Amino acid sequence: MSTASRALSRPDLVASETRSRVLEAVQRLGFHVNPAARALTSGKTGLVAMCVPTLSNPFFAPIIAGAQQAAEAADRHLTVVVTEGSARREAEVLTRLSGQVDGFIIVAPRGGDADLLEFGATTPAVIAERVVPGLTSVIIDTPAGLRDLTGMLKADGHRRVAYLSGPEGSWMDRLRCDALRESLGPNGELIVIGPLPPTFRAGAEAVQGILDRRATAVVAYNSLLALGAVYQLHNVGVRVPEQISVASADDLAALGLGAPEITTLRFDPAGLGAAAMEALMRLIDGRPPAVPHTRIPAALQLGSTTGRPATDV
Amino acid sequence: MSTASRALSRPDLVASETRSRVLEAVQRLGFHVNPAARALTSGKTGLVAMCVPTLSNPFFAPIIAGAQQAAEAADRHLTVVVTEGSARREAEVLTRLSGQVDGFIIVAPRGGDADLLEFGATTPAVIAERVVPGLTSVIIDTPAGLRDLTGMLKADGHRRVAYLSGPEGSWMDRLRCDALRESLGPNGELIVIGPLPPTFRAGAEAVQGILDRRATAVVAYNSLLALGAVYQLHNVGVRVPEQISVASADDLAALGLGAPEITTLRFDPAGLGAAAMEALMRLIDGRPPAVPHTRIPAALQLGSTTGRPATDV
DNA sequence: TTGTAGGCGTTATCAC
DNA sequence: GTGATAACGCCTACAA
Repeated sequence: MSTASRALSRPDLVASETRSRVLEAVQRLGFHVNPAARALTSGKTGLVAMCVPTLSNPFFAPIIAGAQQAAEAADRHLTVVVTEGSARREAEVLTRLSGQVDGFIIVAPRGGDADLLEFGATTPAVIAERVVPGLTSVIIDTPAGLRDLTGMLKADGHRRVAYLSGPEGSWMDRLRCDALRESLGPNGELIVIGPLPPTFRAGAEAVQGILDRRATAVVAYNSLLALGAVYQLHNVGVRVPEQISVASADDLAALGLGAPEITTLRFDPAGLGAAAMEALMRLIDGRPPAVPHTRIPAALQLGSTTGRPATDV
Repeated sequence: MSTASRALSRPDLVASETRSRVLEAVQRLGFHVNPAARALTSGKTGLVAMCVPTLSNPFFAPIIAGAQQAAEAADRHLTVVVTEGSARREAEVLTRLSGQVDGFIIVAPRGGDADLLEFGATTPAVIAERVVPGLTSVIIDTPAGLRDLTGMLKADGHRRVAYLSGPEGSWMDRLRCDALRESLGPNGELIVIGPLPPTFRAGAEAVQGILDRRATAVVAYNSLLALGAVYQLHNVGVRVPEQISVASADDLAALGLGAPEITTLRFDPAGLGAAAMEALMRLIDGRPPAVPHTRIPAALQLGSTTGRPATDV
């Protein structure tokens, strides 16, 4: 019966008395709308996909959680797909799923701008942690945060700064690197070590290079790298921050990586996920996004691993 | 046309020449079957859900990856749902999604046996990292691995062993704890510290209790806890393994948590995911599972953090 | 082996 | 404000 359908999908179009009778019956019978049938007529599946490069880096966990929550608040379901950081698999996944989902949030995509642009032209898509001209995007403004960090390091007298760079192919990693180099200025020197997997072990192993290159400060792509570096510095008898300062861009707060308190950028990754989802839902509904490129602020949070270098080495 | 439909869904029922003509046309037109329409008639969505407590613990990442791969090999799609370790949310998610997916893999569920059993009676479901009598389950046999570990610790002369237990409500955590206590025997003593969040920080903070209770060996729920403990022991001047041995049950290999090489259990989490998916697909197809309760072996892997205690403290 | 017809559960369109 | 009816795209008898 069509009235029942209306009572559920467009409650405003039916008399309140009828509506309540329908709802009562729905309760009593334990009725659930069939999403497949709804998708068939409406063309909308109520499904939204989020593509992430990996789940091994817990950085993405709160982003997913934020998006999932926003999706459910809008009575949609978020499905997570992992591309394993491969551009090929990313492309496969996008084509495989397009048509099954109403839209995509593509986090830190590895594909080229042109491919993404072409894809976004046919399917509602929001890019996260990367900017692609012509597509809606949401990023955490870690580059700005890193400029603040560099300012502090410079004020503390650091001039040789090592950057433990992130995974290969990361667009954001390049942006961070550029921000560091630029804000370090002509009197500073940025020593890039990497690309590195964002792991504790890689951070520990990078220490040798840091010492060899006589850096007095280290900025790591994420807290695991930073923690590994702090651990290994400790091991080889280098005191932090007296001899070397360590800071991190991505903050993996969920891992409880806080002892020692590493100087880091603090931001709201769940907010990223939620903002991306909101933008995507506007796209799906045919409304223009409120802001084409959203930036989530990243604030410098001082820890106990940075300070004025005691020696010039 | 029905021939086209057959050529795609039951290729064996159509003449090979016709079939290839259809496939050619499919290619040329870029045709994709509409999964919603297919779901409407067949009752199967091609969607399978995996419920995990959290994504912040990277332990689940390779499990998901393994299941996702197995799903795609069978031309199905895996959707991941996060319950945030809440039994209430777990129940919500299961009911919300049942009917939208063909089946569930519920990883480390928090709900009661009775609830799960009831749910499994109406929907194909496989349990992972927990055993529920009457349901198909797949677990990693860390308890057996821990018994091996205890054997080694005892042989090394350890008698007071601290267990840094895992997140509250974890069924597997209880099982591990029991295995440790039992295999430690009447001459040993198991000191349980926790429940603890599976984080670096919690591991570091647990060190005080370990020292207070005069344990000579520590077994941690996962490598992050173990690493935090090693770090803090180091900090307070306790040498590992000379004074205290440290080992871990869950191995977070993906985090590159390997420096120092912590003694740990090595297993194949992707295999867990794949095995669960295969069992689930049998269930969905109405075939009985090959084995009702699958156990993935966990092998003791010696690192540099365990050894004979130099002092009896 | 292939074509035809009916129905899956929902929504939109149209009369009432 | 409400009830009928025709799609939506696919699958599955059944008939040819």
